[in-house]
Amino acid sequence: MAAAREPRRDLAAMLVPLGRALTAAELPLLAEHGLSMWAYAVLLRLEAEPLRSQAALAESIGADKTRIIEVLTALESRGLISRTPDPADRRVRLLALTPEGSRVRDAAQSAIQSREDRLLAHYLPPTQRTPFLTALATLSALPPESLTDPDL
Amino acid sequence: MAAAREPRRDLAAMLVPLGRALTAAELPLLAEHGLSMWAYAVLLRLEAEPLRSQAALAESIGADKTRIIEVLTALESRGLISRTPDPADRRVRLLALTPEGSRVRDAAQSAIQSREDRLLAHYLPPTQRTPFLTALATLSALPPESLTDPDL
DNA sequence: GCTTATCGTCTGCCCGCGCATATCATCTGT
DNA sequence: ACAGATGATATGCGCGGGCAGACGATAAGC
Repeated sequence: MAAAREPRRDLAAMLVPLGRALTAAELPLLAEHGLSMWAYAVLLRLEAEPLRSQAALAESIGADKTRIIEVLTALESRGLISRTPDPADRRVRLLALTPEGSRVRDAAQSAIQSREDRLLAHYLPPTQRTPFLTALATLSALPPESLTDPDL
Repeated sequence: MAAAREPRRDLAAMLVPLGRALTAAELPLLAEHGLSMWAYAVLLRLEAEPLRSQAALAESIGADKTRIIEVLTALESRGLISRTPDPADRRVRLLALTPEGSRVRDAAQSAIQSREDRLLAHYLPPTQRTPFLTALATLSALPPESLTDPDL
């Protein structure tokens, strides 16, 4: 038997439902800005500095590149992103956030994070909030292969 | 503009991919014990003391009651759970973990949590681990409606 | 005894996701 | 100049999850 440890629930058993609930809480806030979750993920990922290639964008946000096409088309048509052929290789698209896109992204994120701040303030003591967020930021920044490494 | 806050990512944006990666990391460990994720969720939820009704079980683990039937049938046929009509109301099934079910559940959970302990030890400083787990336990214990409360 | 409701089981449907394939335009290497 | 590869786009398919409805057995209330 492994060394005794304090009884606790599995990390995934705690993280998955929590993530799902917080995602559900985001949806109405995003809807207020006319955004789907995928659209919001795109806005979070892009910046004024152009990102090279839709395939790279899809990969970095965990989306299917064939499914992201219409999300980008809708965002572009609303003027929230720009999508231009790379002069160096006209197969490739350069993607960038527009000022309007920054504004919408910031407004949505502000609403979401204000709500999250109130949630954390309501349910966690101050001494736990910063370590919790720091640890969560650390773990979520790890590449997935570090997290699923079988030799860990 | 809301009061300035330290820049951070949205909670869901950190929690969802982390939960997904840790779920993926669990799958091979569960497979070693012949368990699917739903089967494991059932074993985690049940105990020697019978739980009254399959519908209640399904609801408490977030499963579709019509989909859980075959999971229970497979677990019962392996002798990991018992499933008996309630003498007080023979429509209802009483569900309980068997000693063998406890053993398999404990072995799987031990493998999972040992791995999680190593992950946390590897990537988080000691001062962050306990507050992180405590906060996570607190938040994940909240009913979903507290987390999605629009008036928060 | 009859009506209504509930539990468990089975089946169907829809949707989103993941993956695959095909096509066109474009690029690279020979 | 040509063959092969790549990026973007469109489409199809299978699977899992969520939900609904139907059915048989059982229970509760009148």
